Amino acid sequence: MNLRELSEILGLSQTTVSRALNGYPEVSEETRAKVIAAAQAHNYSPNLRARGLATGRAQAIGHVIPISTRHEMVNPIFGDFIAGAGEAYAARGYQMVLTTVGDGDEEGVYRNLKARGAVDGVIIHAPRVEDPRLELLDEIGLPYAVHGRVSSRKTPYTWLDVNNRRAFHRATEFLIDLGHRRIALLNGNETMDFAARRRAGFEAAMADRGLGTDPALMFSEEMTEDYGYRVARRCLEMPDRPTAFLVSSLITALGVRRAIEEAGLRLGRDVSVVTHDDALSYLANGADIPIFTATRSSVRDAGRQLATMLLDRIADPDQPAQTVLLEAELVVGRSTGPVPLTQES
Amino acid sequence: MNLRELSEILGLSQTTVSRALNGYPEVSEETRAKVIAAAQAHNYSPNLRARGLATGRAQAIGHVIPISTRHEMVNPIFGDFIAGAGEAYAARGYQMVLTTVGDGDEEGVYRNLKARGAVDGVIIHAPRVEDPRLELLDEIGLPYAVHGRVSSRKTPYTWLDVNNRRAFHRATEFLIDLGHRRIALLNGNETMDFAARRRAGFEAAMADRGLGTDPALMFSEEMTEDYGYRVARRCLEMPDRPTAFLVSSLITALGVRRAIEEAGLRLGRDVSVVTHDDALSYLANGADIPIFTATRSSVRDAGRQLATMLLDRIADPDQPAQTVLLEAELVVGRSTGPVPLTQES
DNA sequence: GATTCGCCCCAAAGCGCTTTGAGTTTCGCG
DNA sequence: CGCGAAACTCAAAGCGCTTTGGGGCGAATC
Repeated sequence: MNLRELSEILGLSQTTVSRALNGYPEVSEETRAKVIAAAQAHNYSPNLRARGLATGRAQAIGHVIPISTRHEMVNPIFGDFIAGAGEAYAARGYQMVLTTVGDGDEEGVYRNLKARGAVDGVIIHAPRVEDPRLELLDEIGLPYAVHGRVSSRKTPYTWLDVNNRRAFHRATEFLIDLGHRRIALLNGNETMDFAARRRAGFEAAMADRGLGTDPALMFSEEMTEDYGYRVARRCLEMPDRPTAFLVSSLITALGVRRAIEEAGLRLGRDVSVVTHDDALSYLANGADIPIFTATRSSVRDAGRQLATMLLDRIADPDQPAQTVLLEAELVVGRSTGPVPLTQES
Repeated sequence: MNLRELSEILGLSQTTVSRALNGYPEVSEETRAKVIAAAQAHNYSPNLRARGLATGRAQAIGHVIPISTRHEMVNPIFGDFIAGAGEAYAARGYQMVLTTVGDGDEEGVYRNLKARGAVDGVIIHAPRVEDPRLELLDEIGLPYAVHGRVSSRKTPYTWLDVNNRRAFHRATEFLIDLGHRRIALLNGNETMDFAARRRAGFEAAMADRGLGTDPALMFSEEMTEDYGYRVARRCLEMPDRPTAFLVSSLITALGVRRAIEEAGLRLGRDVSVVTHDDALSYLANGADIPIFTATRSSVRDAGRQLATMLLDRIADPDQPAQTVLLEAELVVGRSTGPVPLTQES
């Protein structure tokens, strides 16, 4: 079923049918109602490619998901983020186009997306402290919105971020207030912008209380379960072992817990753990009582909101760039407690 | 940059340029080389919509991801699956289009995808024992490939599945051989085809050894961490508690482990756990020594392979439907051991 | 040397839609 | 009853590509 056939059935011109469906005022409401009914009855929807060719718009947003070739790893927050974004797209008649890309030829992927007219804009995932992608997209003229921020960037751009610095500042204070002094930081890869900010928050909180940080207790890697296990295990074998861990991901925190329990220690009594929690749907931090004390911010909400911001930007490019800074909530669970007496310094 | 401009630069007709780029034999290799070089130099790629309109193909595959509105849950295997599929699409010049859909109006989504010509085919995720989607897609003429199987379906169709029945049969035998008799099954939602097959494998293995199954030890829910914790905790409080757990997901197994350790028991000594492991990139089952004894099958490989099968089918619809049954590997980790003496019956 | 054949290349149609610019009714008013 | 404005409707161009159906030209064949 196409427009011509539908208009023949209705005994109207293609123009009239098209206008009726697209809400133009030149069509009487009576005619419009008839057209819409017929379209539904015959399950007609305009062909996306033909419409796109005529309008010059793709009505699609691209998500380029980086897959680190070293670990063949997909960011676990990805599913929830696009679940949120998908809602926004569906509501506004946009499609979501996914492209995977290994380390390296990201530039080619973005250029190609633009050259082929595949999308009207892109969401930037996993921004780095210095990220050439923004300049690239500015240069080729492809609108974008960033999930996170790019610290090195000076000019305005559309972004939505969690206040990672404040979240980790607060989490660190929380641990210090419980008497902890030796706190290990299991951060994500610190070329990533969010991880650099989290580290800054941690260091600032320690400094604010006159405490130094120990480089031997600060780690920066991709946030797997194994990373948490491996590093925590090593830390717990230290003569002057940390009494608390500040962790960047719930999955890594699970690894930390494993190491703690394997060492015969008890989480929340012998060793405290605070983690960031992206509120992933399949990995809830406990049902009623949180397993981990955590700084929490829903990545799904972020997806929904950021997608909307990008669509707004595409609809009206002259607006100043929107920015949103979400505050993470500190939820207190059973993974934290006062520093054990035997460990007090 | 479009075809007309490029052909003007080259001093050739649009036809010749198009043919050169698309590999038609009517163009001399010398001309072709010149054209390809110019295309690269000017970063020309044919406009997807114009090309699609001319060829009648979308060069895109749809993934409709169901989001259970009850738990707002996205299947955690999803990210890895599409990472695999994405490789196959990229290699063959296809795009990946994602659509999210809540429970209920799936039918509308598929019909719309077809009516708008948005995709040339779809991957069916999370098939159920009885799944009306296959008939629907047959009716509307949209090619598909199923990740899993649909038991109720009688006629051939393209699918790729893990041999879930055999995997759980084998895992159950493994536990029985260790002396376990009371084994709890923490299955996924058994309206899902894979879960029904796993249950069948479990029951068959028990029956083969002359053991009955206890309905009080068989569970079927969405596979969250909390589910594992909650159910395992309840089981461990039973007077005649199970000595082993057979679990459908690594995430759920983490919950089971939490309950075990919270009860002051030791995993692999007091209580054994076997789980299925989808080999998710961000949730490796330990680095060298597996944490859990597991039936393992990479969902990423599945994505890569199934996407290829769908593209083959679209390229040549007259071929008989391909099917692939993957065997899961049984990896022995530290979560299993002989049944403790005190628990022997 | 004329004719045919290959090899290249070209103009133009058509994919299904939106949108411009130009009719054709219909209705109210003088 | 006639005229002009308002309210509708229409034919056709154009979006950027692929592909059909011809040519033109040099080399091979008779």
